[in-house]
Amino acid sequence: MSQLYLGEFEEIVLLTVAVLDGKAYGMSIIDEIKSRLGRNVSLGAVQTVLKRLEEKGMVSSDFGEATAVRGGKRKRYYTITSTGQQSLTVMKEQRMALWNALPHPFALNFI
Amino acid sequence: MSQLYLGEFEEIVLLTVAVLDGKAYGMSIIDEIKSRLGRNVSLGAVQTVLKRLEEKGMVSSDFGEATAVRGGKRKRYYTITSTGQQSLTVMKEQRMALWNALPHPFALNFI
DNA sequence: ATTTTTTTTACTACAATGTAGTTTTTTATG
DNA sequence: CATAAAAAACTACATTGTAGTAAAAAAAAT
Repeated sequence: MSQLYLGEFEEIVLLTVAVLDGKAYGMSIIDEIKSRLGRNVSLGAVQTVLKRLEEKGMVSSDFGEATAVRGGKRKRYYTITSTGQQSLTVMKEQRMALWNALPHPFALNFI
Repeated sequence: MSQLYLGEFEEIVLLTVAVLDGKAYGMSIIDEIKSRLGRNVSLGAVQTVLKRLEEKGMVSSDFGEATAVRGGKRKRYYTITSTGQQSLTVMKEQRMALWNALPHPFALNFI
């Protein structure tokens, strides 16, 4: 598959990394997804996707310093790269192109 | 995985079925994706996804009548269901929620 | 009327992504 | 030092992405 396109969950995680703006690591990403989308995801799922996004050059990571809170390995902080931004933008524009081409818009036909 | 969320390619195909508004079948979907997104996909890929979307209740299908053009099995026409519309809408809204939460919007930082 | 060509669906197989359980590492605190 | 907490790393398997190949069906050619 092309490296330009991301899977559905990869896209959610990458957008969340961007939203967290330098404060993205495993647990904070889970919490953000939970609070913004109401979606429960596991730590293992998030970490696997972060590793794959890094392999694709969509994010980069650095270890943070030890903090004042109790315990734990050093956090691995993730930030979105220029490539990641580009990929998200392309995917968004392509979907918008299709939404705008709908002959019968159907948002809010339900509830 | 939840049946509410679709994969990246499933979403593209489902949106295209909706855009084609009653005229969606294997080849017409390929052509539409090619012309709107510039993306080349195989017939097998599209048909596999259509079958999965139907199993999930996102589309329904019917065979068309024979047309005036030469040869071929009867076309299997696909239409989006109410469930499909609902799924697309939810996914769109969730992504928009994340895009709107970006502290530093990055559309068009490149080119 | 049989063969060929065109159009299309159906089938099969494998690669990439989605998901979560388990283990290990690290550090603060009693 | 033992223990609890926080976090990353590892492992395994299910779902989705992708395309090649085969089969079916009907018009056209011979």
